[in-house]
Amino acid sequence: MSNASKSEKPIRVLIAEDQTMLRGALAALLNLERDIAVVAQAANGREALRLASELAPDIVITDIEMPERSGLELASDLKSGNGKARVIILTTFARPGYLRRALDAGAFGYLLKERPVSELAEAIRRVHAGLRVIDPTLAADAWNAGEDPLSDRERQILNRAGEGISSAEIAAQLRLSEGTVRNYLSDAINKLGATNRVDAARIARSRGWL
Amino acid sequence: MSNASKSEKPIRVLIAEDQTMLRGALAALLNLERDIAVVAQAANGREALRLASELAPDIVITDIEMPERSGLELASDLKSGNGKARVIILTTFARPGYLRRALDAGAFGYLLKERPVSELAEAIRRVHAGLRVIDPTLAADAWNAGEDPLSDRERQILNRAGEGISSAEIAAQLRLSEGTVRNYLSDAINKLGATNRVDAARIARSRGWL
DNA sequence: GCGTTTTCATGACATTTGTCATGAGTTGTG
DNA sequence: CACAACTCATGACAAATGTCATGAAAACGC
Repeated sequence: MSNASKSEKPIRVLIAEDQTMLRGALAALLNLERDIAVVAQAANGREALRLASELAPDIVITDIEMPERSGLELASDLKSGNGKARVIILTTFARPGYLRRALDAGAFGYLLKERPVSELAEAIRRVHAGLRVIDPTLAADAWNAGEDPLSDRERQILNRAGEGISSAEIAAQLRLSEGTVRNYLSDAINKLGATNRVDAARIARSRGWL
Repeated sequence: MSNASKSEKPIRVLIAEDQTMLRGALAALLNLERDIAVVAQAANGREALRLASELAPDIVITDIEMPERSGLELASDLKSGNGKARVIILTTFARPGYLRRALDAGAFGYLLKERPVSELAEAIRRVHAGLRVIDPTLAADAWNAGEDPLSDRERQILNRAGEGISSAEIAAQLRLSEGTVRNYLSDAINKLGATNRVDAARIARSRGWL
């Protein structure tokens, strides 16, 4: 047995990322690091959760926008579960709202795909050592961008409106009156300083509020 | 010294991809292949064109959606230039319109980021050997999806409308009357079987026509 | 040069969207 | 409990959007 005094066991990592090529490439490169071992890969959030509870990795690297279950949901799931895995979010999007939600969901790291792989390896080591790692570009932005002013209903409705669904359709889907839907949209447009529903949806998305 | 008789010169590859992490990871992995050498990397189309004419690579791997100059434009540029580089498009999007435009622009390969890295290496070898490589998922789709029914003007207007810009604004930008803009949009909505401008933009984008 | 397509325009009309005032029931927090 | 925030609704009006008919000029292919 003998637990070596210096702790030579590699950091066990799980990667959740829906894009196969990136997922495979990251796994291959991280495995070249002597102190890191990629123990599993998942192409969606649900799969990742299953594998995480089965394999109990130290670190879970996850994208945000994935099918089945988003990376933010995954982070929540893992926090409320009984595993010890710490989550590092790895995403394309420098959206303040995403960062904030990631931290709320208990993530320990937030890194952009704009950075080189070496930084990912470094982030893994830091987070494993108990530190938090936030992309410097975002750390500043996040606060001056302000809170998400939208209510749940507004988000729900704005999301559909942004895809070109008519007020009448949205009302039917959510079992509301059409006037109500228009009212929510009017509020949302106002809160976001937009000129119409599509503009509002665009703005909300760009901040990571949808 | 000694140039071995069996032709041991590696295939010289340039990678154009705006996402740093993927770009770096691909370069690292491809460089592990004995017969492939990544001679340069670019983060946008303009940069890629410059490096290509300077270094004369055998193969250019390029993403489509990039700043400065898209991968499709890059392919065109390279075709009309005097280099010998063959282009392989590497993209997230399984959009028939993109494939068609890629082939029109003289691309030799069209591969999705949904595939493993090994297939990319294989595609490089095949294209270098003079073959064309089209992702099988798409080869079928491309034809039954039909032609882009939109005129240039319609595309131009629909694109703006899809971002939430009002008819009046679009008219001002393009120096048209507002009625004209609405007419174009009405036509586009009709051609695409959409219910409104936003829906139309969504459909056109999903097919790679915008 | 003739037909087709594209471009651009007007006007008129129906529909959808956005705004505002107003009010009632629910939920949550201090 | 009071206050605030959220939810849902109506009605009325203004503005933007979508449809249709119609026509004229330019560009393109054959």
